Amino acid sequence: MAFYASLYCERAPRGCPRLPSSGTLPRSSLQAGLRAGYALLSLPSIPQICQQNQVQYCPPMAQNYRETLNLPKDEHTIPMRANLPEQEPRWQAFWHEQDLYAQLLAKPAPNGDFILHDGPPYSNGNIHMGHALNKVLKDIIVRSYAMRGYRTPYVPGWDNHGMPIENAVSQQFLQQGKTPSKVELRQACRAYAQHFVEVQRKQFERLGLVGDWEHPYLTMDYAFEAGIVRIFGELVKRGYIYRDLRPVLWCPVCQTALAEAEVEYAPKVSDAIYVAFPVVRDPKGIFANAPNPAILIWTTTPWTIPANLALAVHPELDYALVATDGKTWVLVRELVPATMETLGVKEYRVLTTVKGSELEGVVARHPIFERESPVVLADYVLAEEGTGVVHTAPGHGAEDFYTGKRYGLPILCPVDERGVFTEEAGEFAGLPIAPEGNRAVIRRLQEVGALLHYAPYHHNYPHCWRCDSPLLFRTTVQWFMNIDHMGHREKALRAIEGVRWIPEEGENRIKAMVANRPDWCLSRQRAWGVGIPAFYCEACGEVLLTPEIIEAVAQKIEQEGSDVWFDKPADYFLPAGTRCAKCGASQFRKETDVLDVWFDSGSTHRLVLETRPELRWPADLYIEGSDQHRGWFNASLMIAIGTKDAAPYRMVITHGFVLDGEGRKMSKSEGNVVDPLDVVQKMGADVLRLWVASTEYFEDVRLSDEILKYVADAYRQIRNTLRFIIGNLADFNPATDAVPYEQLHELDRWMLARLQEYVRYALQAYESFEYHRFYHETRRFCNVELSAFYLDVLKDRLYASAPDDPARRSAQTVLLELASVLTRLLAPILVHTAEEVWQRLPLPNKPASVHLAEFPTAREEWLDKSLLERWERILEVREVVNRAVESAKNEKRVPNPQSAKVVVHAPGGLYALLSQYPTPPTPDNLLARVFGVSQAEVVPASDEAIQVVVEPAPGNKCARCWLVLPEVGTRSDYPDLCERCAQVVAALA
RNA sequence: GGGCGCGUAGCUCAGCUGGUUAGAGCGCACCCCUGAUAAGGGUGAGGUCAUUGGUUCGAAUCCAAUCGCGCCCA
Repeated sequence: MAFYASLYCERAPRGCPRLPSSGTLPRSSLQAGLRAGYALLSLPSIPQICQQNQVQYCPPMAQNYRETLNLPKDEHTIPMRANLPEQEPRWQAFWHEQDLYAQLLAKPAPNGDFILHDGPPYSNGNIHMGHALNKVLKDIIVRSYAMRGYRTPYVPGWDNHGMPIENAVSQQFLQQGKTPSKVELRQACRAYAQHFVEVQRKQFERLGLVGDWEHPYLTMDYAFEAGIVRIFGELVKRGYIYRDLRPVLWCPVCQTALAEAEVEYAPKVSDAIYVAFPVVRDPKGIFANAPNPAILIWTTTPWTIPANLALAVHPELDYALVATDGKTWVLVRELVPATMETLGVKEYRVLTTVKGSELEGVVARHPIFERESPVVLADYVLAEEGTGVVHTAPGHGAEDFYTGKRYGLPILCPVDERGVFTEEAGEFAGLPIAPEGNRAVIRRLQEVGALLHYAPYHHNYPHCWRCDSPLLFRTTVQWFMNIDHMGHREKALRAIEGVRWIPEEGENRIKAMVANRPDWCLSRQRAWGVGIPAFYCEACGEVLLTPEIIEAVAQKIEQEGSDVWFDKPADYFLPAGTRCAKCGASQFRKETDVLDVWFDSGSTHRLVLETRPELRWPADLYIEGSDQHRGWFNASLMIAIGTKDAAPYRMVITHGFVLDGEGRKMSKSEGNVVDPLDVVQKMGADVLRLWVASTEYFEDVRLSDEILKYVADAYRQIRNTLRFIIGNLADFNPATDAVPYEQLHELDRWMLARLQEYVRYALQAYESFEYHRFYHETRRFCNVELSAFYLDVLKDRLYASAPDDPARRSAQTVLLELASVLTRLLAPILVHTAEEVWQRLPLPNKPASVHLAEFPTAREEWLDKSLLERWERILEVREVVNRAVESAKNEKRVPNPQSAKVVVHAPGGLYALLSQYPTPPTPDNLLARVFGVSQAEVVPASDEAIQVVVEPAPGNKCARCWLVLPEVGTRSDYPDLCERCAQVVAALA
């Protein structure tokens, strides 16, 4: 690298004033030559290259002066290449050593506590981008609140119980050919969950998240499990808990009821059949003139026919009596033509039509069993598919169940937990419902002549999210929380209104969900969870469920873990002498169902916020994905209202989902997944965090390699800006060198004013959680205002002035302020880079870590309005000058801005402004420095339009500062320098 | 199928309660620099504001429908 640099020095074309333009060596060929020579290590000398290209060779002459300049010090600033994948863990170790989290809590917090309650991720598998988005947002919030003077304890947690882990562990046992006991299975689940807590903890910490990672909360902690039982006990005490039959989606493979969230809809091919139910009773005489009447149904689940107990029609729809071939079929009128075509019936006649409500009271006969099937009314019946008559099996469908209840029908569910027909299914007993059951039913229907048509049917059907098996509805006894108990639902709705929802639409969403949600089915027929602490009398089956007994169970669990519930017999928990209240028997068995895991995570606000001394109830903020309106936000609210009559959060933010570059869902099969661990390993956590900050996350966010590339560019530009600033502070000691505000250079005071505007904007963006606004403004500020203007203009003052020249110290004073402000504002996002910069800043009395510092505030006294207005106009002139220089460049009138002089013809008001600035042909010409040219003059314009004339700057190029000035060559002691440089060099000598 | 929401340049985002030729930064193209150098500067080209229809003197902005996408629910 040094070799490369020395070549540049030797070449020194800038050292040749007035290189004839006709002989200018094409830069590209020179560079190519250098590059090629560098690569081959057999390099022609610079004079040779010049000769080959017929260019005048200028011997080196400038390198002597280079040493007299105050160039940015590489060794004093941060490296250009961040090497984040390697460096970030070092900073994390640095924070760990000084226990940054403890210090964060210990520092003064004038604004009081800010409690962000962490929604627990599920402890299985590696983290994915959704986790990363969620946790980084939380981290930015926590850190920014800390820097805004709040005390911000953050306790991360994990959700441990539940079916996914149980399934994974069961699979492992299966592969080993083992059949574990319930306790063995649970112990393996606990170990599995613990393993992934460790895995995810490391992965989260690698993202640079600050928090109490040493002491996270786990829903499988004994104390937590006991707490869950106690909260259940509180609900029992308040009368919320009951038991009832209920149709539930059931997975015959996992042998469990599934929560709504555990169901996935996927395409399936079913057996669709048309079946005729012969009418046996006709109290209203509707079929008086119709021979052999039968009601037609259509279903895609033939196995539910044995459970048929009714036929549902819509009261408002018109039903046709269709005569064909000596029979009469009843179906909805609209579907007659389509159905007849499907059934292959060409000759038919519509005898009459009746309203569905007319048909109530008609009774049909089950086509297979000696059983009646009455016509019932239901408004969910549609005339879109089938026959407009819904085959109703109350044991096998939610709607059917409630219709059955309304009509007082029995709940017949002749299918066991494995999906096999029971004795109640008569001739079908012992058959699995699919495919054997379906086939048997279809065959039987055909034999009895009730089957009119059969065809495969493609549709979306609910499947188990774990094992992908098609689900069925079974009616079983479940535990419930009554959502309407004691005005609970209304209380919840009122509480929602008292919460601040961001974005606001979230309020509608959760309100709709709370308003419409059914009672909470709390039971799960699983092993890996907290057992429902209920007992049943062995003699009479009576339920034993009292707060006192629940507390007794909780105490055992607190000491021994929730395994004890599965390990020990009922009398281990029951006080001696416990007797059944109904029959007086003393033998009990335990409930085998466990609690829904949403009950676990819905309890965290009680079991974490209320138990940790550093936290408090309720939380100030929950922030999770928008799917949690139905999930965690909802479950937490139910338990909070049920036990404390208030919402567990004051504010709820929702973020969107991470989609790919095209706005589609990320999925392994699509190959469009971006893995956070990959990104961290290849680009660094700070780049990933910057991406998070760059997104408008209240909606779905997009991520792709392309997007990451752009974010990495943004990172580099911000980093380079800071690198340049710090490099120029190498010899700056604010204690002795800082310049008071009143004595600052005008341009520097302008910069301070702009900085205050920027700070104000940035703080506002942080306050409203709109980090993308901060990101964009910061990027713009660094690129446009700093890099492209202020820092560029500053170079002459910084490099060429004497080191302690007040003008240079003035610039450095502002540079330090810039770095200090930018670094602190960036700290919550670029946690590692900000620290790297912070450690290099020559700030007096700075905290040991940037993360212990406070945000800057916008200093009104530096916000000089008139200065801002004035410079806004000067910058407009600068744009005109830039365009003029550009076209001069293109017309070969001037090779580059540095060899140019501009004459600005300014109209009246503008002239008055610009002419306040003296424009001597020296380095002191502020307008020339601002315009980026060697010399500049301002003259009154003859008309109202501004005009800029560009010409070659008269004079010679100063070998030190490279400005082309007339005075260069006038001094005999320094014939190649301008007056300013000559003085500086002389002083150094 | 229902509910909620989104759709502005290649990318990320502005565009308030409807009002001059729709903005920014990045990226891209071309040029300059080689004393921020796997950096830096300048100029420029990019948009039928998803589509269609309506309200209005006037709509990216209001209304409706359609398409696409996401979440939730069936």
